[in-house]
Amino acid sequence: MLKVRLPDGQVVEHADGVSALEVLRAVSAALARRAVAVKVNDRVVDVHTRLTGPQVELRALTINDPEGLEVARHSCAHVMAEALCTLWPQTKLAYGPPVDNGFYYDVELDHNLTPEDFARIEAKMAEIVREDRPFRRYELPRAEAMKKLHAEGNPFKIDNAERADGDTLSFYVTGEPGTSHFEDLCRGPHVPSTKQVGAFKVMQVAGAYWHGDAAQPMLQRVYGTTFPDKKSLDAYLAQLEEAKRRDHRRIGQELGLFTISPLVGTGLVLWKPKGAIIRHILEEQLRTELVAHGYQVVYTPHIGRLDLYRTSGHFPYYKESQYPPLYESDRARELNRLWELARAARDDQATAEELDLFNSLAQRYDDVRRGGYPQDAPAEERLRRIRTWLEQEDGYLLKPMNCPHHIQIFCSDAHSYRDLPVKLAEFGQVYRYEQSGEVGGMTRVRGFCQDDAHVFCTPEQLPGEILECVDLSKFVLELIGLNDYRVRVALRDPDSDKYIGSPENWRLAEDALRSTVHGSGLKYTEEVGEAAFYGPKIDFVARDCIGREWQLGTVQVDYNLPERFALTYVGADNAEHRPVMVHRTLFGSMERFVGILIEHFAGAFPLWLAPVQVRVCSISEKSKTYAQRVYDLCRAATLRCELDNSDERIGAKVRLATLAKVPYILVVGEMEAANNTVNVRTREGKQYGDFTLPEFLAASAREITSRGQEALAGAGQTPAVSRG
RNA sequence: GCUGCUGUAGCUCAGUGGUAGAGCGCCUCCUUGGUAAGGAGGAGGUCAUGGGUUCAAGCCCCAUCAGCAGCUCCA
Repeated sequence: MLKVRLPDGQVVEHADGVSALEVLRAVSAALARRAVAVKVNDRVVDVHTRLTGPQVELRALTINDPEGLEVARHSCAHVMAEALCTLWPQTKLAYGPPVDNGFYYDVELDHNLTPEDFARIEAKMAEIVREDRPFRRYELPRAEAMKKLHAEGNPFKIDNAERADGDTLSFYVTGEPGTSHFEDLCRGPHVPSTKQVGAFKVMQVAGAYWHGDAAQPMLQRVYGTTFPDKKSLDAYLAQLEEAKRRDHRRIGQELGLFTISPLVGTGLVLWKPKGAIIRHILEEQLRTELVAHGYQVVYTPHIGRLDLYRTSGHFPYYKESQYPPLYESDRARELNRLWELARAARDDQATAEELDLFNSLAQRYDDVRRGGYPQDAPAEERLRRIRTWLEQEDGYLLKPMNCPHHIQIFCSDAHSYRDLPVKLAEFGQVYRYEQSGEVGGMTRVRGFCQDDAHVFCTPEQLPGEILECVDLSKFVLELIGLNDYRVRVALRDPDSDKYIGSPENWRLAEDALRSTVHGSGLKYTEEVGEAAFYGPKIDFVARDCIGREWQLGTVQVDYNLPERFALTYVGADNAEHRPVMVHRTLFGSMERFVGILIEHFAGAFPLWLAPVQVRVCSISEKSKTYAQRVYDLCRAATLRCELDNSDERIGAKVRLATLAKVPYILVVGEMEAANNTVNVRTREGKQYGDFTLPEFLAASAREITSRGQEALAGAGQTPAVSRG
């Protein structure tokens, strides 16, 4: 006999080999009907799975359980695959898993699928669902299965099978085996019947590499989703609409916050006045906070000599994602080429290409000829000589990071341990040549301004400095009300060679970060292999008001650049010591941060951040003069104010101000002019009634300085009355 | 970078080989009004760019540039 333990603790007895479905039927016919899969001892399997052993734990999964939904999504992918194969018989299926929020199926198909095809695909899927066909699993010994797959000739499925574990391979038939119904190599599990795949929708189609490998052929990835019922599908679609409605590219265009001109360049943001003011306010807030924490503000240029980045390691390590260097001369260009060749060689023997280039240069330049290029010299020596020649003429790089410049500021003075920590902050513009497919809007750009800072401190000061950075990050997140955030600790992958510096330094840095984060009480996760090439880091990940996560600031510990640049300070023992650096940004980049804020607030910025805080709307020509006076006084009180003295009617003016998401609309007519008041309406449509102008100015000033803690509505006022 | 889709007025978008369109915005005039659209008129376009096919191209083909989605990458 088999003992089956159910989730409520009940234990039922059945014959060994009974199917999970039969057990469920004995418990509840309704539950058995609703089950899309079962969980047997923590493993999700088909409801037809036969149970063996002295005792098993069994739980039915319905489509409302997250794991059941995942099974339904996987099954729905099969239904979609069948639909595709029916509509386009030449379709070759590759891989179709469930994913967050849905599923996809990668297919090879000479017809390019477009959204116009979706309705047909969905109609065919609906047909398959209506047929209420069973998902039937059968298994074949590996050799036999491989023979069958080779006979069918789908290279993707053969590949999948070769990657699968186990002595047998499983197939799922949608319908009866042996009939012409759809069949697919698949690990499962699946729902019992095609009618149980939920409320589905084909969402989009895009290219995807086989195995995510750019060298592999590009397939068509058809995305779909399915939910337990129509209502939750609609809710999901509404959420997507909401995200689209908040898209910062759309809102940025509508509200005139920023623009991108192809003539200036892809990924290069032009901040229009209304976007720039938001950034300006954020920068001011942070600068004040930084100074209070002992930071010193610096400015550095947008470019630096290549040799600076050779020392830092940024060049040519990230050459692929940098704008090409600006060479001072052809000589510099060629010497840099030689340097790159020698660097790539990393050998005691110069390559033939290297020697050819050297000889060519030696013929033209005396110092190069005199310097010579011993072909059996170690690469280090060859590199050193080339850098000597490059001292005359070199190239410049648009700076990809601010740290080398800040290091040069640190280096320009001798430092005692009494001076440390030195904390240099800059809103520093950097440039990275991101792949064209990665660029878009403000959040993914090629030129951006980091709210960057570098802390130079003693090893003993490190934990305290990390903690301060973490506190500043909290300040920034809470400043704009992103109160739901977590921390990601990014560590080195010990098996990778992309990192510079000694394992000992890495251990020190990783320990310092981990213990600080642990001690801070923040929620955090550790991720191996996500560190920067010079050190481990912690990233702040915030959740916006519709639940999306965004990576913002980062704090990175660095023992390596101080070594590369031979940074020192004099200790209490009068000996030279090496400082530790902390790189940190809080907003991340101003572009990205403001982009995220646009989406978070859906363009309706709180009063203290709103590009336009107030719009004065005159009722008629008779009140134009008074409106102008109100506008002037608002401006004089430093409110960001607009005046609508057009010939439109008040309804149209209110509508336009509302669409422009101006927080306060001041309606002024003859009555207000007579009483020296303004009639206040919000962009949400609330009418706050009449305020004297000084009352309104004082209340809005309080709202601004308190950043919304003291909102205007709290002030005493008369309720809205209709007049006419 | 790769694959696909898209590119028409300042913005959003119609326009399936035969005279370049709408709404919003803008300008002018009329209207003088009370909290989400008053009325009329007008200006504004080498249909992204460059080639090609055709008697004829916004439309078909090729290339380039740009945008979008996904993949890949990301100090």
